[in-house]
Amino acid sequence: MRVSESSIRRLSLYLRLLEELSMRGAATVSSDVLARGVGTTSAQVRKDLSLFGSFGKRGLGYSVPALVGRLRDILGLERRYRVVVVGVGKMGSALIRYSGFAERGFRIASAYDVDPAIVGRRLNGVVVRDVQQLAGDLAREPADIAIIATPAEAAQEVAETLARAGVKAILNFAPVPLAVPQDVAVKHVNLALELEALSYALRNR
Amino acid sequence: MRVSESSIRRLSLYLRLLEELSMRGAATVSSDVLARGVGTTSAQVRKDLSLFGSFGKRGLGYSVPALVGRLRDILGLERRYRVVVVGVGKMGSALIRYSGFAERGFRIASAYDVDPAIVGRRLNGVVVRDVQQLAGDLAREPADIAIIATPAEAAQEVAETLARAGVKAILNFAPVPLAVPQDVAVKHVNLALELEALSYALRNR
DNA sequence: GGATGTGAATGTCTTCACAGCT
DNA sequence: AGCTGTGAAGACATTCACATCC
Repeated sequence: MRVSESSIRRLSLYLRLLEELSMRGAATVSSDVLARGVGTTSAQVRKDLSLFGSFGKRGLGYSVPALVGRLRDILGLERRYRVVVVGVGKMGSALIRYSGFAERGFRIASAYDVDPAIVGRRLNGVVVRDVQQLAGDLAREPADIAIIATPAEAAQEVAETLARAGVKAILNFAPVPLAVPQDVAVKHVNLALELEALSYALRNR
Repeated sequence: MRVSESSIRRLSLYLRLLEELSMRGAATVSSDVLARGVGTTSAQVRKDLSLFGSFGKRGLGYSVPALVGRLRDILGLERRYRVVVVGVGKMGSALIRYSGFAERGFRIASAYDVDPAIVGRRLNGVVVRDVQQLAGDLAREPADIAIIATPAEAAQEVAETLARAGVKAILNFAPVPLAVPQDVAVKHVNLALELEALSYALRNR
């Protein structure tokens, strides 16, 4: 079954809200409360959830703990992920220092760069290695997810190295599309682009 | 005229590619080349551009320098923006250290936090001030854009302070929807969510 | 000949509205 | 009575395909 990107993103938002509700001791929750909490409509919430089954009880709502479990399962968050970062420039080092990912089960295992001035540095407990070692390291210790934070020119080549080494998921901060095999998932993040979208919005009001 | 979010995002991608082509001395470019460069179709490129006028010449393509100018104008990038960051935790400090925004005309003018241990620190030339001073500072020196990187609980209150102080654009890194007046534009970024979308993708292949 | 600009067709996502459980 | 689950309708975005112009 094909599930849209936007539905997946909302599931992730529902989950975070549900975990909060759970900590506060809520036993059940309605689609309407979930909707308000993440900024959508109750119909949308029900559609999203019904893609994966009937988790609610009519007249009652959804069991908070049950839904938390179900969503963690659907999203694949019951496990931990090994993440490698390639490119330790401005964005890469910011991401490594950020470390907020660890709380959600995404552990940055190692980092790579080409620049000899950066290789060998330690950030947030992660030692930066030479990108030449990337393929060899991955052969020994596979990674689940790679974050590409190189300049635009280098991104495609890095992506190919990663794909050959068996990495199946890439989060790309470089502002270029990546050509990768069908079975590799790629998501793009481009913070400058978000600011430019705000710039556009400012012009038009 | 109503232009979709995704069109705007693509315009931003076209622009970056065009700037690169421009540096390489390209005089004209076809919708097909633009499409390949950003990972879409030529029909999509033409639709996006035609929303704002007829910039191309049939049989020839688009003038690179002219289109750069047009897009910078459409996106509102001919000017510089004063940006304030509220919340200097993991994400906030990463963003301030990142400094890649400056290259695109977005200058981080100041930063704010509640934590006395953080207030007074200097990151990347930006001194962190007490969030109590936020409203007063904005009254003296207005900001165009605010980045909220506080914990989820604090985000809404900060957004209200910002809106009252006349800020019309917010980039929100907190994983909660923000209720703001109609005339304030809000964009959300949630990096954990991107990783969770990859986690989902990994499960389903 | 070659590439744009754009109606029409198609595809996708969201909202409506209500039957059906609890 | 209350709230879910879901077909149907509607809104929105993308793709097609071709007339149009350089």
